[in-house]
Amino acid sequence: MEDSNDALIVAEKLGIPFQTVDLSEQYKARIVDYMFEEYKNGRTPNPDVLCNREIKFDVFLDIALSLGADYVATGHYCQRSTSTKEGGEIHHLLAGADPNKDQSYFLCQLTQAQLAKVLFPIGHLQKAEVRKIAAAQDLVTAEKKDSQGLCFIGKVRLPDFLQQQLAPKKGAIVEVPASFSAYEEPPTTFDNQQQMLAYHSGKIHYTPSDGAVVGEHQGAHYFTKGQRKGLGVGGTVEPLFVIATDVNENVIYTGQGKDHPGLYRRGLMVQPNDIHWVREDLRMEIGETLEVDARIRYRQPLEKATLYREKEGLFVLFDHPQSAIAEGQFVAWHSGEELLGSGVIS
RNA sequence: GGCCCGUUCGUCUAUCGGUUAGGACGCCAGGUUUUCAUCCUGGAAAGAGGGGUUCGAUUCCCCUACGGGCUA
Repeated sequence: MEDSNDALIVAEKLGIPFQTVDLSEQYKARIVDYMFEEYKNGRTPNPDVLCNREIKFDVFLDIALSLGADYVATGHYCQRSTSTKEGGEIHHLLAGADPNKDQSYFLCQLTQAQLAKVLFPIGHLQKAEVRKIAAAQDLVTAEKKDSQGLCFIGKVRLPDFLQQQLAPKKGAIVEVPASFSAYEEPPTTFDNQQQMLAYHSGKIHYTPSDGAVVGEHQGAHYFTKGQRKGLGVGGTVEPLFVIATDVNENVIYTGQGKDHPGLYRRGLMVQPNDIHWVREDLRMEIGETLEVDARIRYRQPLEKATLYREKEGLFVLFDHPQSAIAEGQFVAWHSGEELLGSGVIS
């Protein structure tokens, strides 16, 4: 409400017609329900990526176009460019000019059709410059704090939010020692590529006997890989991090220290139906490989990786092991500044 | 039943008469962050109980309670 009011004031100041639409129903159906479903299954959804794909650049975009708009402009820190290839237009989704605020990751699920109707008027600016311009224009939002948390919802305490639909369920917290046998050095040679990819992207299936019970939790579905806070287990030399959750057995597996081997994997896989190409013209055929830069979380530095398109899906193999690759999050791959595609980590 | 050892923040521990009783993990708050996380800064938080000795006891002595090691 307050945000809407600020928008109204700014629009009036700039002489722009102002109008609001209530999309809370669609948001609930497409985003909130998806969140609960994913958490219930022990996965870690990314609602804001979906919000852009499903709400801002779908439902909202359609409404704007139907009202006669030519484009939808947003304040995302990213850039669009257009080139022609074989007579057709190709839209490129590029990182924002401010490396510290680049938000292309959140738009990694957009399509060519959506990009064709979108403008990012501040993507070429630094955040500080945008604030300066806003102040010079005397806009009420010039000093307004950056928005954070879930879009349209804001900061929430996840466990509290999830308890609306996911009941607490006490279970064991198990600490797996770094010396666990499954962490031994990887084989240096593989019989074939399939075996190599399966090894690096495979998940370790833990059982409580792989470690020691060190505490009790209120529900494995409230936790995600890499998480440190909320376990309530003290007395260790180094902090405990979640290395896996098992929502069927309701067990949380943890390891001590941020360097615990259970936290790291070199590879991951995207199901065939979840492979998304912003650059449809670069779609890979089965058997092909591609060198890219990729990330698995917002604001992470890009890491060198290789894509392998196999019939089981798309494998992403990083040059260096990545910490806390969480199922349900999105992996986005780039070529330099351009975001080429993305997919849900399976 | 006798002999010896141990008992400090929620947890694991440091401090061998004078300390604001220190740290780590956990917890809480703030910061960073349009996801979940991570990360950074700060804060609250302790001497089992009772007697002594001493100018002064967490620290020395005694008793009680609770945990551990040898002895027919």
